[in-house]
Amino acid sequence: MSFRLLKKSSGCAARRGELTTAHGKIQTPVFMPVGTRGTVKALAPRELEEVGAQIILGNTYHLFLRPGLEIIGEAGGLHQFISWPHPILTDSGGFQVFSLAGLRKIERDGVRFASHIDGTRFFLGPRESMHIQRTLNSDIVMAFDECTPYPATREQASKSLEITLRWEDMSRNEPLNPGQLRFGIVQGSTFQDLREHAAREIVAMDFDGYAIGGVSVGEPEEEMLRCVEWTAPVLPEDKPRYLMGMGTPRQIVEAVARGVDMFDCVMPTRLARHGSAFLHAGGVLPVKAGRYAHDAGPLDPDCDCYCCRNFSRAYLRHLMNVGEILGMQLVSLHNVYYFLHLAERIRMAIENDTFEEFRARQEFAR
RNA sequence: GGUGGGGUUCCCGAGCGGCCAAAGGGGGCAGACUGUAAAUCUGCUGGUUACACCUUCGAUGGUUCGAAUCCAUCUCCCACCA
Repeated sequence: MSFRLLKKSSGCAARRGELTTAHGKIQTPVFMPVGTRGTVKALAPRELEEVGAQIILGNTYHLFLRPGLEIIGEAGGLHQFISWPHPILTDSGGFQVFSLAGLRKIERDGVRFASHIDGTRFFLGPRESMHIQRTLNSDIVMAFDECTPYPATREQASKSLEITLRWEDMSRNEPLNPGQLRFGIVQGSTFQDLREHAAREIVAMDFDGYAIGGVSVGEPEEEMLRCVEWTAPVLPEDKPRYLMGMGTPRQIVEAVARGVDMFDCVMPTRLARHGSAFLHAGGVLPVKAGRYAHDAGPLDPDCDCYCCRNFSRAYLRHLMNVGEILGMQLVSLHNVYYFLHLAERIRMAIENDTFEEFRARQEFAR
């Protein structure tokens, strides 16, 4: 059994757990920085370790296109290729079925894509995705699904879910390497009966963990949380639960309260590159704003990351303004630290059974 | 000293009689970003007592119903020749 439940919160469904993978244990709830193309953008593995990353993501679709399986295979797998000795979760490409909707055609056993890079046509389905992820040798393999677009009519959502269920069943039956964990994904859009049905079906397929997908695709926050509320209770208590693509600090806290253990989101890294820094006091700070031109204070006065300990807002604003690489690196470091530290604070709060107080903090008011 | 080219809104730069408050960049400002086609994208960027008026295209004067656009003088810059 790879997942151990260590503690349950008394006031809500929040849980503290430990997931054992081939490359180490993961303390949950956990935030997983996204490293689509084999790198968490702007951060070296050394820095990820420094800010406390336990596991990072990679993407089947992107890594398959470039550099391709041959090269990663020659390196001995993704861990060796990118020099990250800790756990890696690879997404299956299912999200690209959604995000690259204009460049693909859904068929019975998968999706025909036209590469977003050069238009080259190729086929990606559950079999292909499992094969790729096996070669990448990630610790957690995601089943191949169709991330249903929002909004969807019940009929559309139901049809999309049928495809996903079929593909997940196919995903389940493909061989993986010893030690690789395989997670199923619950779809069903914003419909309670579909979500519950999907959860039951996927659970019956007996995966090592369960993800809630098809969220953060444009729906309002309340709808997203409702999907979690419908789905989580159907999932087995002794398996990890992963809310895909989420979320804002507040959304993460709220999802933890509803029983979710794992999160990933491009938000900290993308916003950093675009010039926004998350603050412990709540909200984000627009680093490039002229009002910080003379601000000698730290980016986030309540933070003790390398960036906040050593550099002024005035300097960071300057770096971002002139487009210096270091600006994106430092703000990325800070933002990822914020998210990882947030998860750590959540874990501590659950352990001390003070999660309800933590959840009520001003920081998460909006 | 001579010849030629040129001075446009914060900057570069188009415009070369009315459709010009003036293209396009840059910069600045604001906003967006949720399993990354994203170091990206969107909007604003002369002033006001704003569906109208005022000021602006080196300076001054002129031609014209009307000028950033034509003419004269002045001024500054650049290139080449002495």
